[in-house]
Amino acid sequence: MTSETSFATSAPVAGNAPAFSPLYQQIKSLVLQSLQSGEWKPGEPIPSEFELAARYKVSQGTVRKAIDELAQDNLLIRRQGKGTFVATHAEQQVQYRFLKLKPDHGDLNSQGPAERLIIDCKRTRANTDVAKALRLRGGEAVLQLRRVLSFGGVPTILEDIWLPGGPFKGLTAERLSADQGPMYALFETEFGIRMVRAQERLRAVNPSNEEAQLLQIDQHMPLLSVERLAFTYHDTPMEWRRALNRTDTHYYDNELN
Amino acid sequence: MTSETSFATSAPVAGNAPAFSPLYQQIKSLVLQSLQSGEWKPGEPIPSEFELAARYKVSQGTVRKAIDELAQDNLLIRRQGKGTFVATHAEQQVQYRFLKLKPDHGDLNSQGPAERLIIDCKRTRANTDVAKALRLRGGEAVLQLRRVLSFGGVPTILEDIWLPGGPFKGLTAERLSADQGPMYALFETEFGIRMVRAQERLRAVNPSNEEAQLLQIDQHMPLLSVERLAFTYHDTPMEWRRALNRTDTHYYDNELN
DNA sequence: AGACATGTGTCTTATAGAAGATATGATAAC
DNA sequence: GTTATCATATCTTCTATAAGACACATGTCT
Repeated sequence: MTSETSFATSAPVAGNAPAFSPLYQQIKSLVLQSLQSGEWKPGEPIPSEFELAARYKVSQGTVRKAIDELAQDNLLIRRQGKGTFVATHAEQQVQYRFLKLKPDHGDLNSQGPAERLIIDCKRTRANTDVAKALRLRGGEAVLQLRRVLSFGGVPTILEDIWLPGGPFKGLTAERLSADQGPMYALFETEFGIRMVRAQERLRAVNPSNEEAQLLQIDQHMPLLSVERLAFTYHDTPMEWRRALNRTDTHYYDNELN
Repeated sequence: MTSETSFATSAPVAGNAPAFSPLYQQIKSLVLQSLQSGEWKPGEPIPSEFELAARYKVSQGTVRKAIDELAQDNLLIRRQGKGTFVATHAEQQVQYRFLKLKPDHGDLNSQGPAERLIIDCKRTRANTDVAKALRLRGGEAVLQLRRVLSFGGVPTILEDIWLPGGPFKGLTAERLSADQGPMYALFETEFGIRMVRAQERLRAVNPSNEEAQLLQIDQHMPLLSVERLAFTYHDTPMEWRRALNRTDTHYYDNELN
């Protein structure tokens, strides 16, 4: 193929991808669709670059560029000699990929795994704030839960979590407490929902009386409030949570570039 | 060049770059050196991909991969049709690249530019904490300054900044207040020091009496403390600062992926 | 246990056309 | 003559293909 064409003219198996964008972007969309549809499940390998190239009728290099970007976004994980795998929150060396709270001394696992205590778990109706965040109609069914994370026996994080009722039908407190690994891993295996990215808003706040009691702290200790909206594929919000963090023994770590 | 070799054997103009790493990594190092040495200055274009390829005796594609990564790290900026430019904190559409504090309503510039008020600016000797962070010997000369940033007339951020005395010789309060743009832009143009990345540690704290007065707030209002260590090329720390942020009208925005 | 084959991602080169930006020169309009 | 407009040339980065060699992982055969 020399003189004839380069891209966007003799469009390959572009399907319903956005037309007239670079070929590798179209491939990226197609791969994303396969990820979302569950054709390749978290933890599993996807077809090799040459296989995908054959499937989409493009060159291996073009597939490579598409996969590169998806790997950059932490949707895929490349392992030289082995293959390319769908990223997962489970079976991962890093336990909590979205948790940026670090202890002042040592590391998170130096005192054993975190202890999880579920305070509350109930079905309610979304208030306007939650509905807006999760793009639900006001009053729709949501799952609300509250838990405390402790490190080395010290209650450190208090979380309030809201999940849309539909996708998470069947989630109970028992199911949650039975599970060992990260919550997002359970979401993947049990409900086929993978959290892809999240947006956080941080504030310094004073806890309410109840919140202070749950964390066993003085009500005048300022806490770091982290509101998180987590998204699955295609920027669909799937979780809203608000965490209150002790920051006298821990800090929120962030890298800027 | 077909059968003979691919990389790391007949090493091109690799200079003192780490040997036996991928060629494009070596090119990346060489470009980094030119950036650090000031051969190409912030805002200026670097040579075209083909020129660099000729200079380093490698293919254009290899140069491209090196530049891609440097652009990813925000050290270079690519502009199709125009060239590749050295990133700069000055003359940039985004005024404060490292500032993640956003107002609850509107955007940062909706109420005009931030007002800067320098409270203090003095030469002192580094205490142990600051010396450790900036990798100085204890007691070395440092520049310490304190300022308040206000948005729409409301004092919102109180910053304490420590700079190593050597590289910033000649920096005065007058020089600072005379300048309009971001502080990091002045560092570039006046001292040839470009901040490349930063590490932040966030905590919720109560202000001291003095801090509360400077921000004109009640002493019981919790504040978001952001400790930032900023680095120039080669991970050399060049600034340590601690900012106290009001988070009743603003929030710290963060994206996770 | 060691040698070898095979399949994977990684790296490098070469070629070529597309697309954006900019300067130059010809031509038309005033 | 001056100015505006268009076409062209020539830079740049961007996209795409193809081919070959290297590095890593995991088998299988000896």
